Amino acid sequence: MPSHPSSQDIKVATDAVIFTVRDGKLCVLLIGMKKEPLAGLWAVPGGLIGEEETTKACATRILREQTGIADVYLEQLATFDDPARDPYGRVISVAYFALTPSERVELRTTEKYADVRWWPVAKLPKLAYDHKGIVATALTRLRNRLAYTNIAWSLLPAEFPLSRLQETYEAILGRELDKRNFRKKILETGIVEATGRMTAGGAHRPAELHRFKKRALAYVEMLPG
Amino acid sequence: MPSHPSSQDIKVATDAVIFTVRDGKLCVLLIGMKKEPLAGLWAVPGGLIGEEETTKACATRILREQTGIADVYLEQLATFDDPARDPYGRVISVAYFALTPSERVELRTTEKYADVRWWPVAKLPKLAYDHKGIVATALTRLRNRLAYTNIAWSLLPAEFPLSRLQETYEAILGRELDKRNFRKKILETGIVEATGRMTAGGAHRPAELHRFKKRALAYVEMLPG
DNA sequence: TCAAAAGTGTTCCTGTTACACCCATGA
DNA sequence: TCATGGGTGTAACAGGAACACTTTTGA
Repeated sequence: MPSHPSSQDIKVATDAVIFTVRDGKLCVLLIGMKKEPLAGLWAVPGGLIGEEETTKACATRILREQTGIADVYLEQLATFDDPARDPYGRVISVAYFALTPSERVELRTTEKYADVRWWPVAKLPKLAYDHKGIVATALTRLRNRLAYTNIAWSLLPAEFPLSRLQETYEAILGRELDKRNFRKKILETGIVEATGRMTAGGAHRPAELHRFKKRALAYVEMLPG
Repeated sequence: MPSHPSSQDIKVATDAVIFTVRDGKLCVLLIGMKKEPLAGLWAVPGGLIGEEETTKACATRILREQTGIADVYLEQLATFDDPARDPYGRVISVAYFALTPSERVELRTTEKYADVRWWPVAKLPKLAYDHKGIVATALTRLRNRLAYTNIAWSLLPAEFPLSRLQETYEAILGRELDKRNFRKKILETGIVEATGRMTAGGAHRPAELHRFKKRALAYVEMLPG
């Protein structure tokens, strides 16, 4: 970065695309806009970074402030910098990609916004700014991460039946998987292990609960079929 | 990006990590610093973006101005934002990742810098700023792209013998590949085709020249072994 | 006893790996 | 005629895909 000429009047923001799987559907969290001219539109949580704040810290803060969500998996996604992307002026946005289990989440927002809710990615409302493209980029990243890593841990509670894990894969990949092949493959990779405990309730045979051995990102080839 | 509070004094730059393969070695282009306190260190080409300039346009401009290189493959890599990464103040850098055939390149720089040259990635000099991490990130990206896409087209001239393509893969992956398996796999994927023309010169049998069918990024599974 | 989800193996097929020799040319 | 890189096929193996029935529970 050798040259340091001139001045700039460019602002830096972050936007955080957070996904979960609820009722077998992949969902993304959106905030309902209240103020004109955006009222009626929805947007991913986001805002300007602080003078001494990293973009990642900013994404964490903004998720907490605008949605009540904390302690999620978070990674940098991409930077969006079309000079016309924000009507208020030149704002470049470092977008983040986040995942959370659907259990843990109690949503709340501030009076600045009209609403917060989970939207199935298959039926999104009209989005503000360039957020349609940001969400699409995040979705591609999620599908790739799922195929090459153990990232599903961040979408599941500490213990879960294997059917829940398969449901998660199916929701994200958008296709059905063979139960026997899926279980064989997942157990072969060794990313999960049985806990010995069982699910209770439900008019059917109980399922053995499993856990991820490591709840941190690890690269493992496992495109299940 | 709902909230627009406060003011910021943050500058935005781009850095461009450009690779080529020369003499069977993967190399990265670095600029020799002239001014104190960085004199003697090397850095990836970079600089502040213009008020109405996209980061991609900026990366293109900077490569041309600081190294004389134009018309290269260019994609966004990641954004580096450690508040302490630049001693002059808060500068966040949107890093780009670029590739070029080694043939096409005549290097030249301006009097602001001491030198420009290709460095083998195996033996890099001491780098300024956080550029060591930026180059490492770019290298990982390159290896992944090579495995999942036809990106090698951007490192080769219009026509080339298959041995040159194999050499390119070997330089990037850092391991030797089996000649018969490599040729079979590459030809099966259909990303290259024979031109009918032959190499001339060299005290050995001439090689048939091939070309990439599409000189644009396409996703193709092809980790050759 | 019925409905609903859990759990379990084998066969076939495809794709990956390992491996050695002849060919065409210029010096 | 020799040195150099170009060019080719097959056999063994591993991993992926397809596929159906029994088990356990609560209602």
